[in-house]
Amino acid sequence: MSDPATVGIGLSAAVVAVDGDTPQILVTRVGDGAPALPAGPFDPRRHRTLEIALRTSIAAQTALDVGYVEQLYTFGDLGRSATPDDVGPHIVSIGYLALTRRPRDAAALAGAGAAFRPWYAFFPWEDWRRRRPEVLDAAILPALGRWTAEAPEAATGRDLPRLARARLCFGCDGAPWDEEKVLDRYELLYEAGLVEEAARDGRTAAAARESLPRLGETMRDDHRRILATAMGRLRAKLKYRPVVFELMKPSFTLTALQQTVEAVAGRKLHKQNFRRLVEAAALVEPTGESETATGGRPAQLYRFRREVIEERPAPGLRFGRG
Amino acid sequence: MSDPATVGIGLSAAVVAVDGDTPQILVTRVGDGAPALPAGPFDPRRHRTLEIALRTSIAAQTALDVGYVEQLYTFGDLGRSATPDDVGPHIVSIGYLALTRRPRDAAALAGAGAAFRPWYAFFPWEDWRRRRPEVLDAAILPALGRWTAEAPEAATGRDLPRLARARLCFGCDGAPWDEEKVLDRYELLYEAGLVEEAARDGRTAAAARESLPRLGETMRDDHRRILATAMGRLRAKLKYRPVVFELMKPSFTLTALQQTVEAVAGRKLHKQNFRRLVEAAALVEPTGESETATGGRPAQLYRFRREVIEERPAPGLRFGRG
DNA sequence: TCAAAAGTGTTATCCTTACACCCATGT
DNA sequence: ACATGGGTGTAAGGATAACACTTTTGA
Repeated sequence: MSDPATVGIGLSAAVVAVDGDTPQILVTRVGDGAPALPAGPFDPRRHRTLEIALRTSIAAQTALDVGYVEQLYTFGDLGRSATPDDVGPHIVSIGYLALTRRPRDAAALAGAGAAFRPWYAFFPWEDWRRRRPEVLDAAILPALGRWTAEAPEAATGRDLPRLARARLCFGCDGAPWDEEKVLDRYELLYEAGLVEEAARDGRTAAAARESLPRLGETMRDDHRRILATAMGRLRAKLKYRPVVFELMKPSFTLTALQQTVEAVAGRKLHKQNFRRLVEAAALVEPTGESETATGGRPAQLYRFRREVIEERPAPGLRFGRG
Repeated sequence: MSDPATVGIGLSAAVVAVDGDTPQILVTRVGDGAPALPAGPFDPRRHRTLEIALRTSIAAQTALDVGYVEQLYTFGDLGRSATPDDVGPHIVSIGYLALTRRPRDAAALAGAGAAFRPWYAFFPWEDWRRRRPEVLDAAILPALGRWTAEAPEAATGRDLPRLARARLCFGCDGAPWDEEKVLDRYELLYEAGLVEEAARDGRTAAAARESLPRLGETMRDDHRRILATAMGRLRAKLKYRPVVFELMKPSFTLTALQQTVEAVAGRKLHKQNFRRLVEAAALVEPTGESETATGGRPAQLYRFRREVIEERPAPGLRFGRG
């Protein structure tokens, strides 16, 4: 560390794909230690922009070319890094969301030491498709209850008492579940010391103290925080930008489209309303082909109408409640 | 520049206040060269987090304590900086949005070399409150017309032909004006070489070539881009978070509240609908007091109901068209 | 013929938009 | 009295949420 106000830049990407009904996240260092997002340093002398550096870095680590890329957030407090602060320069970490189609063969990925993992393995409480996740009532809410009881009136960082925050984030008594608040929920669990990452930051690992089951798989450094940011942003973006199609094959059935949206959103949608929505938005057009189904009547195949981007300002699948 | 992958971090803030019906932006170096946003370097050894460093930096430069602070975006391509790249380390610039109440006396600010300036001085085409801004038909649309004609089919960065982008951004023939697309519009003008900043980046200043009037006042470095990002984000956020109240005095009339929203959004709203909206959202409560008006019937005074934050998940002024 | 999945039609409800009108004060 | 801005009621239209039902294939 020579220049006083000089830092290293770390670029990390949450690369998302969907396989059938499971959303997947690209991780490196399979098997060896905690999974990590593909990440690399930014060297301004080698790459003109942050995004170019990121794409290069992903390609090098995972042999994968991603399409859609979006910047999420820049994290400066690397108290959350596993690496102690006094070794090497301080690192500022920029998180990205990237979308890609599921690659046909996993072999190339595996060769590069990468793999796709279901994202709900890291966030089991975020999947409400089949039923309300058991881990909520079995572990999270009781533990949060104890945490709020410890200091009922104490205002935490955001100027809200613990109980109110827990209610809003996890939708207890009356408050609705908001699938976009992925980051808020993770941060709350972090502050309550209920995720393993919190222990690295000097917090007592309440999880160990109370011998709770581990809440979701852990990731290296602050990567699970970046993934949470990515999930929340993607869930929000689905509703006002046609980003789902980055995750679909060129032609697809409406059911497959719905399944993909549901996989990402973490909840079921009403079939008829979904179809009407897609039609009304004129987001797709039939290819004429149809798919001899996996059992049942064959389904029409559709493709994304790229023209909508030119026609309407903010096309997305604005699904609401049902 | 010693360590290969090491950069400097620049923190810049768009500090917004509203005075009556004019939204204001805090600038430093009044009079001496182009106005600039308050900005400073991030030194991880002096400040634990980016946000703390930013607040300290603003306070030092402008003698102002800001309330609400939100990170906007991290820009890495400082081809847009006025400083040549080979002097000192490469700079990565993190932009922030900050909201504050208009300070009672401008003297303290002036002493620190800072001042509030109306933000529409930098973006005259963004104010649709009185009428459609003249600069659109007088200068922008004709110039953009020539630019699209130069290469009608050429896909620009975002894979859309120039004409389609111009239509969507500036709402020509049929497309509606979207007040949130502030950044998209600025970037389009930049690419078309119609704002002075573009000349620094090696682009021919079409503005000079065509002897157009200057399109809005210029700022130092990429600060106008950060301001554009801030304006767009704030306009969007008004609709789903109760952020306006950060700009209001503790008690205010409903008309003053509407005026503030209109000032930020850059367009007029329907009075009755606005009031019903505020009431339905239960965002405010009467103080009991009333203001002996500036002519006309005295108006009830209201205050922000902080409790809504605990009650409902995403309270904001979800105004639509009118 | 039956299960499984595709696909359609219709209605009740809420929210948005827009209109037109009345009230209280200072000059 | 009248101009000025504050404040309200109510109806038309569209979007959303929910219902039940028909069609086409493979086993």
